[in-house]
Amino acid sequence: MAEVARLAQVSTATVSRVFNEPAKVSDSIQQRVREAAAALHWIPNAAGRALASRRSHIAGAIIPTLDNEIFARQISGMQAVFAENGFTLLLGCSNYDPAEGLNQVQAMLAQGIEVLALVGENYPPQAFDLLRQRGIPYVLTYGFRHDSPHPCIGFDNRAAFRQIADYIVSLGHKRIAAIFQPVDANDRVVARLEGLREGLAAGGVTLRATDLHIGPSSMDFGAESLRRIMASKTRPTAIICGNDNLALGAISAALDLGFDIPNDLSITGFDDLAIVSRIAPQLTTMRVDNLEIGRLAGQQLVQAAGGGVPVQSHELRADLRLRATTSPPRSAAGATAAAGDGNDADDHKPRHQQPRAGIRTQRVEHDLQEDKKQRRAP
Amino acid sequence: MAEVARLAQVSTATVSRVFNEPAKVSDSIQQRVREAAAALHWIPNAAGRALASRRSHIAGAIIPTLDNEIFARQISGMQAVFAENGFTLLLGCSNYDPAEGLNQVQAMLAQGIEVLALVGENYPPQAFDLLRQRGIPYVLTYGFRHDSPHPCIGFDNRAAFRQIADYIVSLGHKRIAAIFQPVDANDRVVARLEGLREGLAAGGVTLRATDLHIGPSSMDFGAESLRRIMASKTRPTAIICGNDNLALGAISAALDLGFDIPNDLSITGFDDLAIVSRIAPQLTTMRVDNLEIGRLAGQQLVQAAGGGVPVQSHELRADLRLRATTSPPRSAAGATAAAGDGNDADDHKPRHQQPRAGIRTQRVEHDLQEDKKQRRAP
DNA sequence: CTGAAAGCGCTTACAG
DNA sequence: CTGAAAGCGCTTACAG
Repeated sequence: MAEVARLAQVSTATVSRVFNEPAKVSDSIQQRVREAAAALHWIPNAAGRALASRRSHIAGAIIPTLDNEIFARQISGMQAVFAENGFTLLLGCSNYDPAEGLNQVQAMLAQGIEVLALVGENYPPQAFDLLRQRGIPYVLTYGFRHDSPHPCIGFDNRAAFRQIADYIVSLGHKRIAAIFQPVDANDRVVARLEGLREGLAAGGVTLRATDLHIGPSSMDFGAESLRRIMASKTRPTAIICGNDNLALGAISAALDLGFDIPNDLSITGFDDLAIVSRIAPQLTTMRVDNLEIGRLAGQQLVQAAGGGVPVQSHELRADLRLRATTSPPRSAAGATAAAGDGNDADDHKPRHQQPRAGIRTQRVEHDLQEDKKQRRAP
Repeated sequence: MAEVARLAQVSTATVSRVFNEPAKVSDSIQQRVREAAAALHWIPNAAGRALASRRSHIAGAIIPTLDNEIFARQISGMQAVFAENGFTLLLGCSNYDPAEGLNQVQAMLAQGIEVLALVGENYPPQAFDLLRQRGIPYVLTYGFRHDSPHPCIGFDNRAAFRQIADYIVSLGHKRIAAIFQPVDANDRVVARLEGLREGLAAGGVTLRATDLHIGPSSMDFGAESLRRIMASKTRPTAIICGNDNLALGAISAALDLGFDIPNDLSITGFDDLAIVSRIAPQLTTMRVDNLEIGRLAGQQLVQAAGGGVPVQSHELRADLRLRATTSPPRSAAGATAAAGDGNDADDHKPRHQQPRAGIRTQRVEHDLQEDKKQRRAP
């Protein structure tokens, strides 16, 4: 910077102003300085700048994992907003581990982040203490609770699953099972289960302990759980899954066993992953605009940076997308296996002619929004 | 820091040493300093540290987009390695725009990144000039070329598609079409097309201009292209797609039209996305270990940081995964439509009884590696 | 509109 | 093993 100043025959103060408060510098000098900077390929040093101005222009974001379309999308939206506003994004992954999350928070604080976005509430209290202590604006994304002590931008997981439960109950299902991802250190999943139980209870349905399967959020666990569920004496007529991955696995296993979806069995997911509306049977699920969550979080944080407006919570809607995997149970009474011999766990013979059934993508009328913007890859 | 020093009754130099060169400080003083730091919730300020030490401990990574499983995975691997080594990750997306890529490079340079990972070569030369000028170690990821002027960690796109072409030709296909993503500002796609043409030429097959469809990397474009291709007078018996997304679209459209895959038509993809081995017909495609690319890049850069070892190139293999969407053409002569009336673009009647066919996921023997580590979401 | 100078929070020779 | 002090590259009152 000193060299630039020398070349342009001005002081370093003037060089600084040209790039930070150009209105305060005359045009002729501005030009001279810009030319000098260009000639020397000078790029201001952020460390010096941060130290002097007490502003780092660094924003932090911590998510559980990038191996998930929904979080990647949030980051995508956030990154765009930050980039537009001169912020760079420091990214951290907690891998669903609160302790690792705290580490990331500390590392980011040390790096001088001005603001921070975090997915969910599952961090040690110390993490939030540190943020408050330093006056770092932060926002929790993805989940939203009216009674949250933190500003949050997302949707109400509990209400969303209450809605799914209400819908399934309204269809006439009496016997319902669930396949969920792990609940530990995951406030969102806990809320989903609460909403689910609440909705079922309101409809006079109980979720029995043996009908709730909890495990890895993979298609394989979804499939395995479905096989176990359908091998029981009294089969459910509907299965509510904690997310789309689990639902995809469950569907494929169900079709494999020869069940007719949705007539024999209704299945729901959550997330509306890109693939699920392009596969037959198209999955009934809920959609959350994660790109928008990321954008809103970014905007709020940019505004809050440097002591601006405080961060405001925003509640987004989760939209139920009714598609082809749900319907009323076959008989009004509920076509449970109990109506049959009921004791035959091997009653898995295909009911259709297909030698091997499974989920199938279809050319169907689906929401085309995703394809409007030209996607390119890789 | 001054307060910590005062509380511990030492100089700031000693406080600094406790955290950076603990071996040089006596145990008793170390303890005093650590206690004081803890009591004051002190976290060293990275800007001051970076300014004084000339080391920022910030690593940069620029990818085209996070909306893609493969890049997200690379970042995931890289982030883990960086975190283990005390580096924080600054993430940028170029959206496949070289100019935006240069912006990101400049912003990151200003932030003081010590090292940088970039996907591909499509950046203005100035970007690389800046990096060399400042002696910032960098590495290109994903693509690999033996004759690249830059260190790179990835696979040979050209060789990979040469392999696909060779395989398809070896099956006996004579008439082959292709559906690809845009080639502009994408060296990897260019290389793929070269490899494809090379392989076809070696097998005496020409890729005619009308048989090459280039457009958005979406399922929809894949489907649309397939319909166009199969409406032509002389239909191909095989279609090579630039990636899995396009292939998924093509398959769904083909099944929809009643074609039997692979007997009527072989289709290949690239990427081995999580879903494609769980869908029927399972896609023949190629797999690249993107997590490993990210990890290797991270390791190389960590070692190169602060004037360590220079970054070394690494070539990874792309593995052909032969699955259910490829086979020899139905007849030895190649069952092109030319053998039929040939002039009927409406010859799209379903040949099977399925009212609506499509891709289907299946419970099948597939590579379970992905599921070994418990995945959790959301 | 411009400049001289203090200072942001650390690290690091240098001296002891 | 420890400390005094210079300095990293900027910004920002303050003065003119």
